[in-house]
Amino acid sequence: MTQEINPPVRKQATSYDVARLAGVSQSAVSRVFKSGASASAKMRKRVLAAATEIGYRPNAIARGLITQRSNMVGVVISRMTNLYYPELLVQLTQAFSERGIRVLLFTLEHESEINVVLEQTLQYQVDGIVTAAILTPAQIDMLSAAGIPVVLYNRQAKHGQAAAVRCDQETGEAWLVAQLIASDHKRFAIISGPQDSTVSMERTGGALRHLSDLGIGDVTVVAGDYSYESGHQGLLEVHRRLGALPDAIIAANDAMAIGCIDAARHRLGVDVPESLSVVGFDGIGASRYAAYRLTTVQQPVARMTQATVEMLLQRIAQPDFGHEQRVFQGTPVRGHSARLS
Amino acid sequence: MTQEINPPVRKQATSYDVARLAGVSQSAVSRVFKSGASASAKMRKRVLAAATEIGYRPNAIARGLITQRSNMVGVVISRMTNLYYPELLVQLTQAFSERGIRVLLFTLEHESEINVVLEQTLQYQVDGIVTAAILTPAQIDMLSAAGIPVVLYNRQAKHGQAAAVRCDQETGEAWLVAQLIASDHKRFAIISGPQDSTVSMERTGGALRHLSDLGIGDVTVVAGDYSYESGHQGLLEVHRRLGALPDAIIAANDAMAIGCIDAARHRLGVDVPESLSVVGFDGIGASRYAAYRLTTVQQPVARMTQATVEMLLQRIAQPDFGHEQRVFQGTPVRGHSARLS
DNA sequence: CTGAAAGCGCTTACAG
DNA sequence: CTGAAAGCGCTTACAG
Repeated sequence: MTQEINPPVRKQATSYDVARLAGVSQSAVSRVFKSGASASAKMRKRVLAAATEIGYRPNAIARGLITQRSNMVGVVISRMTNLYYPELLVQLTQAFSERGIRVLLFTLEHESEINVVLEQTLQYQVDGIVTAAILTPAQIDMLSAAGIPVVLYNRQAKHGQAAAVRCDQETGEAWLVAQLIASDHKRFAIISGPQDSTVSMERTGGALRHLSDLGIGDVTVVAGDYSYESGHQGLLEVHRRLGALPDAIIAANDAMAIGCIDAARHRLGVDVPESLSVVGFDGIGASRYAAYRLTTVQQPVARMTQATVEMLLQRIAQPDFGHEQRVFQGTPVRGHSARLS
Repeated sequence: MTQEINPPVRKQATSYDVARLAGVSQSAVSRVFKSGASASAKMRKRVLAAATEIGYRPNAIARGLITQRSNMVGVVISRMTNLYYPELLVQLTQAFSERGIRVLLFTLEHESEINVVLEQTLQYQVDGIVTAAILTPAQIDMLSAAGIPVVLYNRQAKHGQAAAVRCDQETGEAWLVAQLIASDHKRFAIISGPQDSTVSMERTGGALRHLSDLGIGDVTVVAGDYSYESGHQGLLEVHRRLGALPDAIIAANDAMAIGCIDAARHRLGVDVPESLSVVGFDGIGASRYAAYRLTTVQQPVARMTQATVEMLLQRIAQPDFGHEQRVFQGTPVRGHSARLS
């Protein structure tokens, strides 16, 4: 056996090459590779044979240029979001893929970097955009002027000026608060997410509002950043500030709730849920670990991504579709991290 | 204030529109928007003013068609991989983005679906491919024939026929095994990953080989699927088969190791690490949770993604660069889930 | 430095 | 059903 030598870099075959080999016109080749087009069986056969022979693959970029439809959508997501919802990106991509749409991915270290990214998506002629980052009214106007439909994922545009799919964070928190109050919890602390997270604001704000509605106005709030470590630190901070632990901690996400539980058990030697209740939000994988069994609200990620894809495709087909908001309710998970009666 | 009405969908401005407005030729506009091109300051100023006025954005798709360089790379990743290494995709995308390259994302439910996906990447004229899924020799030949460089991430091509970046799974396992044996562990069981995972094969095979080298030939192996649940089930299965627990469990990844620990503690009432040692592999976030503090080997994901990006860009610039293999050593993490002396 | 022109690889009216 | 031709929005020799 001799060592195989790599063939030299070949140029990709074009429809002209196929046409020449098959002895037909280039337009005929184009038609054979277009789904609903008219071509006789004989023609089709000859063209396909020639195409296979020289390994022809239609150039999607050239097609996009002439049809004014790239069949690509831009997906904008922050590092954090992929970290805590890794299913989101995969499910979005799968769902688009099943409909012949490719995903051009843009990741953000911080949501505020989105301006540059938006320009880039437009240069690449995406047919639409899904963003799991907040858009300013100016940015929404810009996309609207460019005629690019957008769907916000778990974000809200001012005055509902953009289509959005989201989870009802506030109702989720209301459920958590109601459970805790019904089970006789009196003193509460909250560990919030990052300052620039609208989701955290909705959750924290919702929890505070519902606590207040139920007669509890004095709530300690410490700032976290969604990470396990910040949940851990957050509990210690609450402990320092109060000189004692409250009855319940409401963390703005599961990762911080888990950090809290570990800090209570392994740092302060406090039993969860006997002496301290901890609740989270999200329903991430680790929330189901036997060590935690978190009391939380699970986001219906699968349904939300499905809705996102549908809404975006609808708007690509029909740009004046309007700014529908689809709000999903999370699933309450009773769990074992809170002392519920 | 009157209700603002969305402007009608406008067509994007082209370089011809800018040229007309600025009173220059279309080629001049093109040159102004190309980095190293010659244009007088006066021309540049006039063109940029006109461009700004009508909101001109160069069409990257058209540019790609003429330059034969799309500035897009295909990234192929399985659901599992993004689930356990969510940083990978984000870091890859960031690193490419810093170099002006966009990522066209393709996700796989199972690695075997890759054939279709490869065709799609080629239709979209990607300049190169990063794949965290195994490629057959035929697939590698196909890409090579198409002149598309590829870098395998944590996968190996037969006979090193493709450039690859990977973590030395075997040496990592050797360290884990050596630690356990040195600390007097005698009876071992292994929980493997999915059958089709080459990474799992390398880890499990490596562990078995090193155990055997150190005189331990009788090792129970049960099959998992990388999930927490399968680690949990795996331990119970080992317990059933042996009628008792071994001294140590070697899990093919951290998620399963964590499942094991929880099964031991919360299901069998067995102390980890006092009565049972459990080791994993990966160094995922949860491996550092205070409840687990896993003994594991951490993959240097950041360095690996950096290397992947560099290698791919090198091969895009110089297609005959050769099939370099870059093998990184994981970082041993002593942790507290194994009884080490 | 600047402009006219060709061409990247397709799709799609328009005739025949 | 089929082919010749125009054109999508760019880049880039080639003259001037």
